[in-house]
Amino acid sequence: MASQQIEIYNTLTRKKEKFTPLHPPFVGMYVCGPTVYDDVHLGNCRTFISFDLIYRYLVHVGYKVRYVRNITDAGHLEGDRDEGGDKFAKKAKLEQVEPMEIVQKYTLGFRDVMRMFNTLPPSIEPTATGHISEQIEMTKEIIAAGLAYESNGTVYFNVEKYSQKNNYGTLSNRKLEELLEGTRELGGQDEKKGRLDFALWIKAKPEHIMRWPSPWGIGFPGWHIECSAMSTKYLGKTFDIHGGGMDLIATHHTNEVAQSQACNHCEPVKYWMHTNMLTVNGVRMSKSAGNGFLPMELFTGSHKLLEKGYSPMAVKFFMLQTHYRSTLDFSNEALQASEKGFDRLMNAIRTLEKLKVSDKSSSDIKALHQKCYDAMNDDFNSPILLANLFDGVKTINSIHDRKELISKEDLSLLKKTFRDLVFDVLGLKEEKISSNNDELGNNLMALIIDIRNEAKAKKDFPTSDKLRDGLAKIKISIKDTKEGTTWEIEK
RNA sequence: GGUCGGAUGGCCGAGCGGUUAGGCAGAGCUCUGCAAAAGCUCCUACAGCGGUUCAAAUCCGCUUCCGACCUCCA
Repeated sequence: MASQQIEIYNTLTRKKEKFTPLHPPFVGMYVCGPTVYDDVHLGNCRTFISFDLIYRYLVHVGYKVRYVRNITDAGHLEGDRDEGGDKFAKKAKLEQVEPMEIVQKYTLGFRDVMRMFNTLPPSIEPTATGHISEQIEMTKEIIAAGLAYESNGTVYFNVEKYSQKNNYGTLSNRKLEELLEGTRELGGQDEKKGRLDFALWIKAKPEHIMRWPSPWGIGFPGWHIECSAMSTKYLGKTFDIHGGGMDLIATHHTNEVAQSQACNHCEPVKYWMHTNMLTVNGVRMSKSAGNGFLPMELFTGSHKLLEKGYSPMAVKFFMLQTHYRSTLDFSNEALQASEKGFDRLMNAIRTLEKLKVSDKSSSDIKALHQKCYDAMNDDFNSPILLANLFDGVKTINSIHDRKELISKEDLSLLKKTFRDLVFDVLGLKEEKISSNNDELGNNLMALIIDIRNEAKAKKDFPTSDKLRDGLAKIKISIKDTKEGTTWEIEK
């Protein structure tokens, strides 16, 4: 059973609710994954890093979580309302390869990036193309329920009919009439009956490469149905948490709820969670706006708006310093601040391992521990958690400087708190190398430090400074501490 | 136009009625051959105007800006 009472902000009710899983200790969580027709940009990564934090914390407090995150590798059209070309086919044509080569390339690229960000892989990572039959079955059931109709080889969901007995706009908090106002009039030759109707199954045009047989002819699934089909298959008709970016609320998730409800006759999701957008100069980072940063551009500093590169952990730390439901604005200054803050945190953790114990403690470690968990229990508030951890950093450094004391018992609690929360929950990791298994390197460094210390003893500072400056040029930094000289490689 | 969310110190960002958020930057001091790291101290803000309250960054109203969604996007 879980050791903490968590509160989650539910998009459905627009307030924080106590988290009570349907079938404790099990938790089912579905997150809308990437559409793999292009490189993931940083905004996408933010969402997955946020849900990684949520996943890690749920597991950490004792839940048995099945985390499902799909890979959308079919069915995505670039035009509005089920028109326009297939994104995969378009990209494949552009790169002169098979659509599935596109899928493979960007799926692997996506996983590489997520690994660099030190996120855990989901329990299941299902693909749309691997679940065509499930999507067809679901579409058949919705037709049988009288809430979808076939029109010239394409199947549409009947929103207006669905709305007679269900509330279609619950997630976006909008009424049907308001939604209708935003849509254009249907043309005379339109296959759709209602302006809000969306496709469950789409008839393939002759040039369309990704195609499958169905009761309605050769075609491919609509975008929304894959999530309904796969979440139902792996998590059941009703499951605990469904997540994704806020931009998915109005269309994708609204349609998902409708489809699942129509097919399974129950509310599909107990807690809907949505992450906010990453912005650049106050404007949302998106593919269409062309202001997206690729993770690799960020790591190497090759993007024109960047002054330098930032490591994956510095970027992740930057994201974790903001709550997942707030927008986060991207800038060099903010990134640099995060880079230094992250270094300070990691340095303190190294110091923590060297701390000496006393008979009693001069600060309340148990209270610190509790404040950290309180922060996470309050809708996964990682910025507050980090603020508390930085209070701990101050304590650690003070103890190291002999200005504060810590008991043996408190020291082990402090170590556990930092290890658990920084590494297991926040998913941060050490990037610098201070000593390694490279015997040659270690011996060379020991020799250099020895020569430098001899020079220092003889007050031959030009020599000692030459050694330190020379090492700095090859990214090795030297620090003279009370315990002796240490070195580390800047990564 | 409709719906929703914001405006916090030099920068980033918490906060949801009474407490120092935190990080970064800046200034001074301690330590150090000098650095670096670390510690201490300082800088202490809540878009504007009204209102409610013993008490408001926090609640209510109005105003001004900004953004998101309504069209593919995490």
